[in-house]
Amino acid sequence: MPKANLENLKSIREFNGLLSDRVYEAIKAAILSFDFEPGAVLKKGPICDALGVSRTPVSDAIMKLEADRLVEVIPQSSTRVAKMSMKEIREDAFLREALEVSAVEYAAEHRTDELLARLNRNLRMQDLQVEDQDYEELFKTDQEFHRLIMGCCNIDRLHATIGFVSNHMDRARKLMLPIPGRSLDSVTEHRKIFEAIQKADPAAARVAMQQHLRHLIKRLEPLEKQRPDLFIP
Amino acid sequence: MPKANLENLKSIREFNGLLSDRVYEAIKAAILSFDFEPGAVLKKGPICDALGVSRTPVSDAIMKLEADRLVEVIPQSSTRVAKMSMKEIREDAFLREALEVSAVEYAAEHRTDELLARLNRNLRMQDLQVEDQDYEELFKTDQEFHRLIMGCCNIDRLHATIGFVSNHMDRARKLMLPIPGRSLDSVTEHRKIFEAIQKADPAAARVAMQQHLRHLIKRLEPLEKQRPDLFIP
DNA sequence: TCATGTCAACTAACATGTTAGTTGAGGGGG
DNA sequence: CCCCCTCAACTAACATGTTAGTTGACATGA
Repeated sequence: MPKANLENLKSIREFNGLLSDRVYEAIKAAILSFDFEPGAVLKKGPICDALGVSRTPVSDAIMKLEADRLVEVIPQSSTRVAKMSMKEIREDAFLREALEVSAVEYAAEHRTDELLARLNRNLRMQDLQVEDQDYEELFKTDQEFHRLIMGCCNIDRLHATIGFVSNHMDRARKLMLPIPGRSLDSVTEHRKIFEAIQKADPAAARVAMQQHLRHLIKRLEPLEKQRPDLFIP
Repeated sequence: MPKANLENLKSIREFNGLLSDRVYEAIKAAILSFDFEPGAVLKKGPICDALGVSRTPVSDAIMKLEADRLVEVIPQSSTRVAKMSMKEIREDAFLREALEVSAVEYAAEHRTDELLARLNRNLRMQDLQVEDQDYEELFKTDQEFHRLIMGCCNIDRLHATIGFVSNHMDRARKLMLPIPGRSLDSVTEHRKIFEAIQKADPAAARVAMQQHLRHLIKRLEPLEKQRPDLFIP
């Protein structure tokens, strides 16, 4: 039976801002790190006790997590951590691809020397981290690479929107173990994207980003068979 | 001073489901119809009285409207109907274009005879409505045309996601008066999209949809000068 | 006149009490 | 043995009471 390890809930003192938001961040982190397992029943009472807050901020947080599709509320009955679903992950991939491919196309058309410099620095960092087999940091540098490209679009909500539509995919990514050979391929793909941006070639940038993202979903697909317990039956 | 006409709030008895959701729908409708004007202060107390509910469902509804970017909550202070903003509208347009262009590309690749038949029927309806100058109904048929294309993608969330990212743009569209000549152009553009889907030509479908959506944003831009009172200074 | 400090009024945020829909265990009839 | 009904227990949904942060009016002094 899937379990929600309440003792692993990060203290809400680690965040600041509204209590509701801090509770939201704490629960979201627990879900994305699998401390709250897919399918686990989420009870407000114990969460209130664990965090030392009342039901209101917890209810607000759960409502936002429902919008993220990370929990499923059954009216008047119960709330569960959303099970993984390859259909949902594929939907995430479609939406993310649509948005991120448009972003990279825009970036290739409007690139600045500063963006190129930052991307170049980021890529050299990736090389180092592959060499050092520091997959934890490589993951972050990878995310930063994508964030740099989006940042160039002057669409404030772009990054947040992509995050919003990719929650199921992001959770699945956390389950993937680093495969040394693959990390190298990934950097190669990033470099292709970089070169297309550098050449101001939007069509090439589109294709490069599309291939990169489609490799990602290909790597996620085996998870359904490796961890059937986490997925919807 | 922008005003919120509470007496125009649709009775929540017109919807069904959770009270929070009904309140959400009622307020959202009021904002999108400009019964609640951009910039108007939204007070929970009067809304509770007008709808005959307590503060909880109203707070929940306002939280969702904040996620939609239709209201702005200033912590511990006040809540206002979001002012219009051409920057936001342009961001909406970027995100919607990214998603809808991907959708139509997919549709062109995976079209079925049934989709073509439905689209064709829809287009003939549009012809009739242009002829009758029934712009109210044409608006709905237009939306249905786009919905049919998205429906073909098997991405359950696609329609909801596009709606979610387009709230500011959708509100602005309500202010546009129908221009007879433009309606005809719009149907012509729709027909181009249809033809590309029929020919199973994703590249042509992309371009046709892109042009169609870029015409829309072009028509929205003058609003900022026509109605400066509704926009952010 | 204008800058600044105080304070009361107001609101969202948070806490807690109450209601009503759902669920599943147990029991009686087929 | 199985189906259906009942009902108590449980939970989310809703109502209401309380707290605390913000704001703007007003007063005070430079």
